[in-house]
This record gives sequence, structure tokens and C-alpha cells, in this order.
Amino acid sequence: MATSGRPGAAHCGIDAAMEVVGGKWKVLILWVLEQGPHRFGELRRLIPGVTEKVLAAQLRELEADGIVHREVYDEVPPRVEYSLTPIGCELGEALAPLGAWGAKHLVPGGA
Amino acid sequence: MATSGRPGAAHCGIDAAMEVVGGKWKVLILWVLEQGPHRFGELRRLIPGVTEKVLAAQLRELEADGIVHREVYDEVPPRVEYSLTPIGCELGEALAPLGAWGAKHLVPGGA
DNA sequence: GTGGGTACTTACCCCGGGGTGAGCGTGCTG
DNA sequence: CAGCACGCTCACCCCGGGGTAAGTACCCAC
Repeated sequence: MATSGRPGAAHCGIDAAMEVVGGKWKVLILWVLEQGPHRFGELRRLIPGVTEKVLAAQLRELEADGIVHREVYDEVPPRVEYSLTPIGCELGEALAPLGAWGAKHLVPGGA
Repeated sequence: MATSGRPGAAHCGIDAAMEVVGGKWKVLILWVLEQGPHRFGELRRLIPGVTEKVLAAQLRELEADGIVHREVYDEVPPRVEYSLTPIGCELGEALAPLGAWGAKHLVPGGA
């Protein structure tokens, strides 16, 4: 670490971050939510393959980790909007380089 | 969404990257390897809790993904060194912001 | 009345990633 | 000679994250 000059990174916050972001659909949710608040049903439709149960679970975990904000509108029909908290926004930005790396090296026409 | 003008990022390389980095110990391995080449036994000792089988498996997966390079020295006793490929280095750098985020928001004295 | 859309929850099952422990072939050391 | 260290590999088990399907309560459009 003297070489990298990374003070607080003791055994790196990466693994800590990985636990937050480690769910199968979390990064997709983050990705979608980065483009603005979305409702539950929208997320479900925007993320093909995810089921309601799992989507709800991942959302709750992200909420518990302070990444997303859950806004319930007491209307009828019921409406719930999910948005990123400031911390969530920062997380999204921190994920950007990783996404760029993936696009560059993993996705066929990424470069 | 039609509003998002993000062309190349289709469904973001993040999930692609997550598959590469999604193993339980992968980021730790990356983290250690970022500080220089290491032997198998060193990695095992530097990463508490990982078993040989799993370490070998993760290493092989990272190797298959072109992240780490495996150098076998035909000596006795057998010696094997693992190091990051250029792509692996880039991945490590792409992971840095995420680590910083984790350190800042997740680790107690991170801020 | 029926169906569809809202946002979930509950119960159940399944698969695979990861953990456990042992063994292998070699050569040096005690 | 026994034992250890090296870098794995094999066989087995286990747990939990995620998938499947159905149900809930409400209202509106048909």
C-alpha cells in the first residue's frame, strides 16, 4: 500500500461494495435508476427476466443499504417510485469505469 | 427509454464486468495481484478464509477471462506465479472508484 | 361481472458456487 | 525414514440466492 498510497483502503472497500452490488440484478437496477426515478412496474418491464419477487427483494436490499429511495404515493391505484439517493448516485458514478471496462473488453463492439 | 441518449452502452458493460468479477474472492485476488505477482501459496496466505480448491478455481476463471497470467516454472519444488495482464490492470483501475466508494460509505472510518 | 393494471407477499423448489477434507508426486530437511 | 511444503485435483456436501406460481386488495374500463 505504500506503493499505491491508498490510505483508508486497508483491505479495500471493494469487497464491501461488492456485497452491496453483488445481487444478480442490482447493477441493472442501478443502471436503470440512474436515468431517473422509476416505478416498480417500469423496472420490471425495463429489466427483462427479473421476477417481481426478486425485483422487490433486490430493491429492498438496496433501500436498506441506502442506495435507493422508496417513495410511496398513497393514491389509487397504488404508486411507488424508486430513485437513487445521493449515495446511490455516487455508486452509479463509481460503477461507470467498470462499465466502460466491460464495454471495452467484453462487449464485441465495445471499443 | 427514448430519453436516454446513451448509444454504445446498450445494456451497459457493467453486468458483463460483474460476471468476470462476481466470484466471491475475485476482487480480493485482483486487489492482491495489483500489488505485484504472487505465488499460489502466497495468495492463499494473503487471503484468509479461501481454500485451495476455490482459490485455484477463481484463478482459473480469471485466467480464462484474460485477467491474470499464469506462469509455471518447471523447477522443483514446483513454482507458479500469478500476475495481472494489461487488461487485468485496467480492471483493477476501473475497480478503484468502487473501492473508494465502499471505503467512503461502507467502512466505518472510511470518510 | 369480468378482466386488467397497480405493487407486492408467501410458499415452495432447485441448482450451483463455494466449503471440507483428503490425496498426489516430488525433493529437501530433520 | 518421516514429515513437510509445493500446487494443485477429486469427491462430497451444504446453503442460500434466485426462479416459479399463486394469492392479495383496490379501482377502472369494458
